[in-house]
Amino acid sequence: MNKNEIKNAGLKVTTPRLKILKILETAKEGHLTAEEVYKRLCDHHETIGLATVYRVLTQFEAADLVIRHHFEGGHSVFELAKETHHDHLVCVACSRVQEFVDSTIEARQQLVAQKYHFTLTDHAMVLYGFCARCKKEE
Amino acid sequence: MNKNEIKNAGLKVTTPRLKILKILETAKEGHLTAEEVYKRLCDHHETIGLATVYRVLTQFEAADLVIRHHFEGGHSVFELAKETHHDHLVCVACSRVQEFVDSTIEARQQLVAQKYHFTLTDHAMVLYGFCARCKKEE
DNA sequence: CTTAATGCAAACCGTTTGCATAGAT
DNA sequence: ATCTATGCAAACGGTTTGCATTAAG
Repeated sequence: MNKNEIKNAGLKVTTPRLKILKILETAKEGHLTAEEVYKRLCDHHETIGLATVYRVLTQFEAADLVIRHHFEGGHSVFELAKETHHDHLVCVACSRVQEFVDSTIEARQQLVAQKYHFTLTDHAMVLYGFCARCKKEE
Repeated sequence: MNKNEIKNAGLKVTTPRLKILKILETAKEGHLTAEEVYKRLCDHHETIGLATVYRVLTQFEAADLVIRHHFEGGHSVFELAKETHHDHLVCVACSRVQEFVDSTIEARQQLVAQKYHFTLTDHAMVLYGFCARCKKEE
């Protein structure tokens, strides 16, 4: 339950944190910017400041409840930390995000890291291009 | 020769553009932020505004003379466009950048794109971790 | 009651832009 | 002479922070 996730993170259970968690859970796109989270809160008639949204998302990130991605174009996107790791395809036209997993790529990354004596902590694998829909419209 | 590269890009051959190109060529690290380029120009006693550095780097990027990468942490880095494509390993402690190429990963990316009907225009593949030196110091 | 969390506005930082001046062709 | 490029300072957009107020434990 959400309350426990927040408690386990060592944070007090407050309305803003609960609402933000719910927004992320119910976002079918999965990936939202802080601004988008903020707008949805407004839509739901919640009065939560943008600063709080950033603060809470950052805390959730620190608690591994949320993952923050820095896609090209300056804005970060946040998604609920799911069980399974995955990477992203991003449409350069409509910004649609498609998740994918490729175990071959994952394995290769480890090999590359070993080759250069790096100990991986994280990686960013983002493919940019036109999605099927936007390709047509070109 | 540098003058021709600039001319071929449809740009006038000016001191700032020549100097910035030289800075990038002589940067052994290869990857510099706009700020770093600016500082080096100052070191060489050139009076070139930071705005010009950004403008020129952006023009060079448009002309495919330079590649801009958006690593995590908000700042972009620029590198001279080399013949060969490559990806990056970045040390999360010292920011050292190691280039690498893995044809298996490259091939797999195309497969993934096909699977989701994307036409790739670009990709970001950055591995983050501790380099050998920083790992020791932990 | 004590301490952490919020809202607001102001600060920040990297980057871009408007405008008058300087420079390239 | 014409038109692009530069420098400066001001604007910008996303994100963070200081501080007084409010709410959680």
